[in-house]
Amino acid sequence: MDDAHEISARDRFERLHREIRTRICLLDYAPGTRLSEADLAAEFGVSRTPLRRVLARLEGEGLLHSVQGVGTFVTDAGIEALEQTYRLRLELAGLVVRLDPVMPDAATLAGLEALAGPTRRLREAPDPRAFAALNMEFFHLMLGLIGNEPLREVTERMYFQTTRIWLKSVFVSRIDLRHELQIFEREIGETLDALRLGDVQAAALIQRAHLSMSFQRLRDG
Amino acid sequence: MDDAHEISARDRFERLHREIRTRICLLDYAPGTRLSEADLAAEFGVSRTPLRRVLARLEGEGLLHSVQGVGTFVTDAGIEALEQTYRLRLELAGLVVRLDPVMPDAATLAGLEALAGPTRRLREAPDPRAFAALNMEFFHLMLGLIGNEPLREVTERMYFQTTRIWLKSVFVSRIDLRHELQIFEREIGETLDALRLGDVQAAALIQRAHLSMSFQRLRDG
DNA sequence: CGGGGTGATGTTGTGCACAACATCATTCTC
DNA sequence: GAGAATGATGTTGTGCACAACATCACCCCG
Repeated sequence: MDDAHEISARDRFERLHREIRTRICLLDYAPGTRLSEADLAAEFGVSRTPLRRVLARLEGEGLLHSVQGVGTFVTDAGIEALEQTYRLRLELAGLVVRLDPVMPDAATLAGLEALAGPTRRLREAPDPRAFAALNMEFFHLMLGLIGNEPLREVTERMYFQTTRIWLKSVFVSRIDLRHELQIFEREIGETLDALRLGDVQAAALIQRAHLSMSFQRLRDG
Repeated sequence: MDDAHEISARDRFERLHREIRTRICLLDYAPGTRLSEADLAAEFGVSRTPLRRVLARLEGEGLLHSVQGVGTFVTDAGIEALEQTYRLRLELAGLVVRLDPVMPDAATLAGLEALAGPTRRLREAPDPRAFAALNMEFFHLMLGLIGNEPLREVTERMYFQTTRIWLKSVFVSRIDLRHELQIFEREIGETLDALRLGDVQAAALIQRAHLSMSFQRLRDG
């Protein structure tokens, strides 16, 4: 009971869960990739048993799929399934304002401002993975605007379902990374403008618009 | 490879998952109940290992909560958390029409008609658990109207989160069962009328209205 | 008589060995 | 030479023994 150095089983679980989920979202494990339970367990210094619990959770979240005797694979999504999820995400973004919108605190605004710099710098030396990381950080800051907890959970879930597929198109250069960075930088700026005015509704509308357009570019690209 | 008598590991998992989830929803395992991994494993004739996978999934769905050294408990929800989920459910019900509403097939209509009889009969000898079962069957038939798959998943998830809490109030007689049966019977009838006309929107609106009113009764009761 | 320590007991968490299963290369047969 | 049987290999799934942990009753000490 000295301090936080002691880690419980739950903490270990959360840590592994977040780590692997992040890798999936950042395309370190791209859709279709086969994961090895034994390798992952060895890497994290645990046995297969607790690791399998993490994988089971990720399977429940729709990010993995295990088949006995074959392997566990990162799920993929066709354009039709992707469109369904995108359409739902659009509607969910509209619900943010109807259900307990939250005024951003100073830390959130500071976090958004802190995002602008690295994004601009990234345009000089575009890197898909760094872009993915910034995108994810931006999204998680925006999650703070959602006061309705179930809606927040669902929104996050849908984000992880779709964004990695979208990012795949950026990685494969079907979508121009420089262009996306330019748009992303503008999205951050517009969102900041809205939030500085305390206009959460405007921020939500901006996010909706960018979400819609990003899917259009994915479709056309 | 003879026929369907051979059950795969996945089938076993699905079966256990559905069975336990149903028990939770029907309040065989009421909120706060402690489940014994050993007992459940013994009952289903498997070891703790595959059972724990099922429990992990249910924990991911927000229905269970495990604490090392203490036990795994069926989750409960306060009135505030419940209201948040109900408000989200209301909005989701409104999205059904915006996102791929599906015309009910003959089997669905037949299923709804088949529900009317038992419901009316139940009013003569009210039984909370039988009511819960009919309610669940009704809901699953209505899920068929949702063409957007992610929306269907989320809607189902939110149903399992809230309905069991609502049913708890019926079990404890904080809500009058006879009255609820009367209302439920009317809801089925109204829904059938709308669906026979092919008016999915009307059916969705009816469901929204009843959802809203049921929460009001829970709040006031 | 009160309070803290301490062990018994029961729970979930972990590690490991093996079973079930799928896949692929090899070999045997025709 | 072609195709089917078969074994080797690697994967996830299962069972079991034990560790880690929380709780509570009990006892010892003051």
